[in-house]
Amino acid sequence: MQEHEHDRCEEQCIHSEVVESVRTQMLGTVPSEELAQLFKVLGDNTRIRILDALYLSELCVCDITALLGMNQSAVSHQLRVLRDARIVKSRKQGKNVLYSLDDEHISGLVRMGSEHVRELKG
Amino acid sequence: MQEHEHDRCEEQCIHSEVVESVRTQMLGTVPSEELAQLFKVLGDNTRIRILDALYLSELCVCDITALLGMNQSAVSHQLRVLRDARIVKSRKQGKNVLYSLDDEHISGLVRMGSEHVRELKG
DNA sequence: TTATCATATGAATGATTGCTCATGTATAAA
DNA sequence: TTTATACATGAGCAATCATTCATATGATAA
Repeated sequence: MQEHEHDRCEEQCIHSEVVESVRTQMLGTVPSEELAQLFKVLGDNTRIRILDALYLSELCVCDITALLGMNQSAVSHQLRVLRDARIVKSRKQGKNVLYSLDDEHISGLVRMGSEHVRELKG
Repeated sequence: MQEHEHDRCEEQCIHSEVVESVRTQMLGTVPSEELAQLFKVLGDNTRIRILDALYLSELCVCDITALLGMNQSAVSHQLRVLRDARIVKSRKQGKNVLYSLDDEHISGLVRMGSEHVRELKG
């Protein structure tokens, strides 16, 4: 069971074979950061509620505001975060701006996350 | 197109029918918060890298520490967050503590998130 | 044009969070 | 028992973030 093949004095217990094997297969820095960023955007209750609503119907800002019972500025700020992450898209219609989900992966993620949450309870 | 059916002086533009329909179908407060909490835990690059590594193999803390090139305390703190969220589980083996993913939904979420990230590029 | 409505945005603030440092605990070897 | 190793954890700090307030933009109606 010859361990400790590293001369570097960083760590001592390292199980070299497994570690090296895992290292070669791990995500690169950029994909990993992008993935974390995506989940970070999904990781806020206000934004989840917005996505949940948009999953059911395209909606204008004031409707979302009414649904969440929050002030309009807070909603607009969060919509901006979702837009920047390309999770939602918007289109103008008269004085209103209508928002909707940008692609089907997002609803898939929300659905799959819900399943996980449900399983933890049951 | 009779709008403005609310007497409440909160908002003015509300499209009542859609809003009421969406309201009845939205997630409850608790599931919504739990879902956001799950994504919040996934929304950090260090934790994503840990999960990515554990998806490939069960690993002890010092191996994860070596893989990420971070100090052991930081890794332990993040493992605690993942454990509390029941995303990873641990078992003792001698002096080591071996960590692994707690269920298959998590790897599904990571895989689905990766797809979304890939699509944004292509 | 002027007034009004729907939305966006910058600045300020309080809360949350990730990391480091120091230390504690538990296991195993000497 | 003593010593070393693997991991956990509390406190402190700097950075990030969600919300509010005030204001700006842009479109419609009068």
